[in-house]
Amino acid sequence: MVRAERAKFRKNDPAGMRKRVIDAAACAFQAQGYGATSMHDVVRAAAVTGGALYHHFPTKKDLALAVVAERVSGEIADTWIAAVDGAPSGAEGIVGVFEETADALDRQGSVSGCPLGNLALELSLADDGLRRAVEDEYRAWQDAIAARLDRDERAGRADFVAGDAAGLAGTVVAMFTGAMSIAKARQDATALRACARRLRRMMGLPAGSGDQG
Amino acid sequence: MVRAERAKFRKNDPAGMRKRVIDAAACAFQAQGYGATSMHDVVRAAAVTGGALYHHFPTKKDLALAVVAERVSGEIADTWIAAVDGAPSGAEGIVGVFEETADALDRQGSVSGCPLGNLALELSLADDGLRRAVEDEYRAWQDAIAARLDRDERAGRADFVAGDAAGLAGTVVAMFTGAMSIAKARQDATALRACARRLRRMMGLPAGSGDQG
Amino acid sequence: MVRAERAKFRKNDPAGMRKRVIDAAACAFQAQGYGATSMHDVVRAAAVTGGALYHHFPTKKDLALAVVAERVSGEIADTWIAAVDGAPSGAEGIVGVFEETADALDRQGSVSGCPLGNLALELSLADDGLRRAVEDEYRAWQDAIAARLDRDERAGRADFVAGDAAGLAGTVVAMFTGAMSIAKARQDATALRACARRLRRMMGLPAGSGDQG
Amino acid sequence: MVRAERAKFRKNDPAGMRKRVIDAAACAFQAQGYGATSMHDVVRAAAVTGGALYHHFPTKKDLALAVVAERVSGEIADTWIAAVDGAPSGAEGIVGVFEETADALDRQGSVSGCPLGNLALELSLADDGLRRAVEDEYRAWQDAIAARLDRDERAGRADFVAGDAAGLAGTVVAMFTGAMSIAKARQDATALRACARRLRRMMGLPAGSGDQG
DNA sequence: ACAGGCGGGACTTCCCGTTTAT
DNA sequence: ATAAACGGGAAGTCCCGCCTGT
Repeated sequence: MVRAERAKFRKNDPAGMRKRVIDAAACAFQAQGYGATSMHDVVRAAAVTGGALYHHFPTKKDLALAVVAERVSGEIADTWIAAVDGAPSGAEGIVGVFEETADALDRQGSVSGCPLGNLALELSLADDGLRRAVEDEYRAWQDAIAARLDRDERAGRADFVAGDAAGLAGTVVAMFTGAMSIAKARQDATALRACARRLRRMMGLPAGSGDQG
Repeated sequence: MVRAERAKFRKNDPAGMRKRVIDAAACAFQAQGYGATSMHDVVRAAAVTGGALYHHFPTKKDLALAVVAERVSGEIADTWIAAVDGAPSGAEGIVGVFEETADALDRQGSVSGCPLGNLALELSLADDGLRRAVEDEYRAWQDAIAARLDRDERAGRADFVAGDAAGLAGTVVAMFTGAMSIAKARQDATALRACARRLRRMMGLPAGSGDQG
Repeated sequence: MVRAERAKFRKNDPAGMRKRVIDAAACAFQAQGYGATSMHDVVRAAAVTGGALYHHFPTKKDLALAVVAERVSGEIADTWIAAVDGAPSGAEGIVGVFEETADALDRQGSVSGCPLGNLALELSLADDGLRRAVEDEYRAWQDAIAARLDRDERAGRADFVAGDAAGLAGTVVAMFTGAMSIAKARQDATALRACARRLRRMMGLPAGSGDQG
Repeated sequence: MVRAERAKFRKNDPAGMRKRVIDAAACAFQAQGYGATSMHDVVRAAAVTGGALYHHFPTKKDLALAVVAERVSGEIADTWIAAVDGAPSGAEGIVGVFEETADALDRQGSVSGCPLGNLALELSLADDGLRRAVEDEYRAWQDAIAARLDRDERAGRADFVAGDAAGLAGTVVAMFTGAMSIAKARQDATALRACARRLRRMMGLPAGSGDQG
C-alpha cells in the first residue's frame, strides 16, 4: 500500500491548511469565476486532498463565505480603507486608488477585475447567504469612505460633499466597481482613468500628471 | 413509433425558433447567470428540442454571442440610446435613466442587474471571442452617450463636459454598471439614487423631486 | 435569402454524387473506422448536403453496404485477383502481393490496414446484413486464390497444394488479414515480410532478395 | 434525501470494484466492440455507479488500457503461452490451440473473435497510447511462441524453423488473428481448421483426426 | 486531522434519421 | 433532386457531497 508511506508526511496543521485552501480558492475564483471553479480545482491548486477540504469546508458555499469574509474583506481594507485614511484628504485618497490601480493594470498587462465585484454578481444569484456576505463587504467599504469624507467636510476641507457623504461614497464605490468591470471586458484601464479625471474635477483637485489641460 | 405522430405537427420556422431560443436564453442568463444556465434549461424554457437548439447554436458560446449581439444590444439601445437622444439635454437623459431604473427596481421588488454588466464579468473570463462581443457593446453604449454630450457642449449647453465627452460618458457607464451590481447585491436601489444625485450636481441640474435639500 | 443564389450552382449528377460519397465514406471508414465516422463527416468530406446524402443512402448501413460491394470489392480484385491470375504461378503471385504490400507500407510510413479486414470486425457485430456482405467478399477473395492454385496443381506445378486448394487459399487470406492487423498495430511491415518468407518456404519458392540465407 | 439511506450499505473495496469494472468492460468490448460500447453500458453491466467508474477510470481510454493490460494479456497467457509451453512440442502446442479454438467455436455456436484482434484494429486508430498497448501484447505473444520454437530447434526437434523462430511465430500469430477475424465474419470455424491443417503439414506433424486423407 | 473511494446525477456536445420546403 | 430545419436521445466527461478508513 502506498497509503502508509504517504501518511508519514501528514502534518496536523489546520490553520496553515485553511489558509492554503482559502488562498487557492480566492485566486481561482478571481481567475475563472465561482461557478467555473470546481472543488477539484481547489484541491489541486491548494495541494490538499478532497477529504481534508471537506473537513474544513463541507460545501462550496462555506468556502465562498470564508473567501469573502477572510480574503476579499482584507483586500478592500488594504487597498481602499488604508489608502483613504492615510491620504492627506479623502479626495486625494480616492483619486489615488483609481490612478494607482490603473497604473498597476497597465504594468501587469491583463485585467482580472475587482475581487468583490467579480463575486458580487455571481454570488448574489447563487444563494441568499452569499448575497448577504457580499452586501456586508460593500457596506463596510462604502462606510469607510463616507466616514473619511464626513470628517473632511466637518473640518471645512470638502465642500463638494454637500452633506451627502454616504451618497458620494456610494457613487465612488459604484464607479470603481463598474470601471473595473469595463476594464476587464476591454482589457485596458481607460475607464479607470476617465473616472479619476472626472473625480478630480468633481472634488476640486488639480488635474493629474497624465491628463491634458 | 411515437416519432411519426408527433412529427406531423412540425412546421419549419427557423426565424421564430431562433427568436424563441434567444429570448429564453437572455432571460435565463439574466436570472441565473451564464454558467449556471444549462443548455437543458434553455431547451425547457424555449420549449424546443435539443436537436433544434443544436442546429441553430452548436455551442453554448454561439448562443451567448447571439444573445449579446441581438438582445443585449437592443436593450441598451432602447433603454439608453433612445432616452439620451430623445431627452431635452444629454444630462437630463442620463439622470433620467438612473432615476427611472431606480423607480422600476423599487416597483418590482427584486433586482436582477444590468443585462450587459451581468454577462460582462462572466463572459470576459470564459472566452476571448465573448469578451470582445461584450467590449463592443460597452463601446457602442459609451459612444452614443459621448456623441450626445459633445453635441450639447458644442451648442454651449454643457460646460461641465470640459472637452472630455468620452471620459464623462465612460464614467457614466461605469457608474451605472457598478450601481446595478451593488443594487443586485443589496437588493435595493439606493446606489442608483445616490449616483443620480451626484450626477445632477456634477452636471448642473436642479435637485430631483425625491432628494432632500 | 442566400438560397436563391446557391440554388444556381446545383447540378443534377446522381452518378457523380454517388461516387463522391462512396469514395469519401470508404476513405473515412479506412482512416477512422466505421463507428467513429459520422454521417456528417461524410457530408463534409464529400462536399454534399445532408439531404442529398439521405436521398442516395437512407441509412448508414446502406452506405456501408455500398462501400463494401462497390469499393472494397474492387480493391481486392485489383490487388489480389489480378495479381494472382497475372503471375507466372499462383505461389509467386501470392508472395508477390505480400512483398509489394510490405514495400508500399514502408514507403508511405503509416499503416492503415486492410480495407476489408478493418471493416470485417466492426461490421460483423453491427448487423447481420453487413456481416453477410463482408462474408461474401472473403469468399470471393479466397475462391479466386483457390481456383488459381487448383489450376497450378492440376498442371503439376504446385505439389504443395496437396489437394487442399481451398484450405491453402483460406490460410493465405487469414495470414494476410492477420498480418495487416498486426502491421497496423505495430506500424511496421515486419509481420508481412515474415509471412512472405514462410510462404516462400512452404510453397517451394527460392528465398526473396531481402532475406538472409 | 434518498442518498443517506442507500449510502449506509457502502463498503470501500477498490480492488473488487476495479475488477468488476474491467471484467464487464472486457466482456462488452468483446461482444460489441470498443466504440459501440458506451460507458453507460459498462456501468450497467458492472453494477457500479458512474461516479465510482469515473474515480477509477476517468476516461474511456483509461479503461481500455486497463482491459488490454490486465485482461487481454491474461487471456493470451492462459490460452497460448501456457498451452505452447505445456505441450510436448511447440508445433503440437500451436496446432492444438487452433484446433481447440475451432472446437470451442463449433460448440458455442457464435463467434465473437480474438479478444486482442478485435481491439487491435479499433484501438490502433483511436489513440497512439492504445495502439502501443496493443502492440506490446502482440509482441509478448509472438515472443513466447518464438522462444519455445527456438528451444525445440536447438534440441533438434524442429528443423522446419530453419533459424527463423521469430518469423514463424509472427506468421502463426498473424494466421490466428486473421483466421479469427474471418471466423467472425463467416460465423464458422473453417478458416481455423484450414490453418491447422496447413500448419500440421508445414511443421511435419501427422494429419489430425478430423482431416481427410 | 486527514486520505480518498464512492454515489448519483447532469453537464455540453453532437449524432442519426426524417420531414418540410424549394 | 436538393437544402435545411428539426426530433429525440445518448455520448463521454466530470462535478459536488459524503463516508469509510487511517
